[in-house]
Amino acid sequence: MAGSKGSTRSEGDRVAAICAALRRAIIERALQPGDRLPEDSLGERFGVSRTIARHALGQLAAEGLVDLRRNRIAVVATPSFEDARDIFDIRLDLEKQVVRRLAGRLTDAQAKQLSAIVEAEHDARHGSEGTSIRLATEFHVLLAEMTGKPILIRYVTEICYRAGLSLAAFGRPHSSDCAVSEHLELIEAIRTGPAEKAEAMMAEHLEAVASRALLQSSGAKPRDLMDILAPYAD
Amino acid sequence: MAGSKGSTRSEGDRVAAICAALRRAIIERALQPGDRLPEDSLGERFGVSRTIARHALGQLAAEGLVDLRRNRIAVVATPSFEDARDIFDIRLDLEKQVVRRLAGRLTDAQAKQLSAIVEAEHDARHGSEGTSIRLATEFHVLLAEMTGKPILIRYVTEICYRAGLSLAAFGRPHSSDCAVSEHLELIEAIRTGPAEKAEAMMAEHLEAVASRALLQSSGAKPRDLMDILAPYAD
DNA sequence: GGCACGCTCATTGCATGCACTTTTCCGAGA
DNA sequence: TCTCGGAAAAGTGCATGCAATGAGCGTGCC
Repeated sequence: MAGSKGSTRSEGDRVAAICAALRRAIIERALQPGDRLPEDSLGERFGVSRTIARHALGQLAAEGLVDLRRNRIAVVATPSFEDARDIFDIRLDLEKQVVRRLAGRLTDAQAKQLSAIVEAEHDARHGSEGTSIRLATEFHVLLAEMTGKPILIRYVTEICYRAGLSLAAFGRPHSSDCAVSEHLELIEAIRTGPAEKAEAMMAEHLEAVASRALLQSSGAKPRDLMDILAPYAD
Repeated sequence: MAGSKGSTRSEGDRVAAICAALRRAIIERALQPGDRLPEDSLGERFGVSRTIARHALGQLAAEGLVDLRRNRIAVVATPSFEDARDIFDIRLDLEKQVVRRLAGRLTDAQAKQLSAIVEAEHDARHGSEGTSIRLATEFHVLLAEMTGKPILIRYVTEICYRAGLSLAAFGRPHSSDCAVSEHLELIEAIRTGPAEKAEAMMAEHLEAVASRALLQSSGAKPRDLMDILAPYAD
């Protein structure tokens, strides 16, 4: 890497594919904290051997999305409350840096790309919750990508996914409406405003997201991994 | 996990051992950017099969220390100049957060621990350069560990190693003397001073480290992997 | 009825083997 | 001497097999 690979380096391609699928399943809450991820089932579902599935799990574990314990079935990570707070604190610092670099430099094309996502978020308000969470995450990731700095992109992406997982562990349903309007304001602030203003707005936004998610719910019901992953296995 | 694993999660133990050994070899500049890391040799040196060595390389690639390309021998990553700048920018943000959390809260025992490292740095000034770089890194990692926040620790550690690798790629020899005195001032500022002061000092220190390392050198000479790793293979 | 023990099955840990890709090296031709 | 080609060597990609560990469950004892 040294900053050359996007998300999961090259590493074969199938490993990356599985990682991407699982990441998405997690961020969309199709997979929830604590859900089991046996190597066999994963391999079967994605048409690869355990070897590959295992590698993918290793990567995801390194990203903090999966919990790996010796001789135990891998499970989707269950961030503690403290973890969640720490993650948001780090995310705040990193995204502030993103905004700082972008403030006043956003091209029209870029603003349009961002708006497109927000529009999709708007449309998804009453659709599946998973979709709207994914879109919200994609907004932040796209913002990071616009800095053109591979390493910053990598860290922001990772921390955003972890934040998404944390919200799944503690958050109440998710308030897409707030996200939409806040994201719109954010675009505007980054495009026009001075860096300090934009930075402050990002801080406000992330604080709002974090504090909206204080309470928890999560009624565990039996779900089948193979079914859950069906739509993700290409 | 979600922040529970120290450096490399559990993941077997031998994988972690190899990762640790390689990380250390890299930070001490025994392994330099571009050096080849064939799975066979690694496995042989550490007494495991390629499978394990491969896993370790995957982890290190995820940390940005190793470059992995399909069907090619793994090599120690060679961060670009832009990578190096980005890494230091991120490091700055993260370490500022560390200092912010620690300022005015340092126990005497902790201050002593830190001082012990600085003292070791002092002693190593005229010893091997590798040792003094490693100690300098350990100082920052220990600082992060004192926050007690696993996720912050993980990111700071990773970025410190990447910064070390970047310095190896571009830095001139390394000025241990500056590091020693700056680290001492840092301890004092964190122990007594207000958060802002300590934060500013950390910023100053890291900027100094980064700018001291602008020029590059690195005369490549043929070196043997098996020999290099001998002292790291336990 | 409840609890503890032990057995069986599910699942991981790891090495090995084979196919495929890349690199290297050597010789033929210009 | 330099270049081009091709074959052997080195190395990775991946699946599979076997051993070992842990989980689940039924049985027997209290």
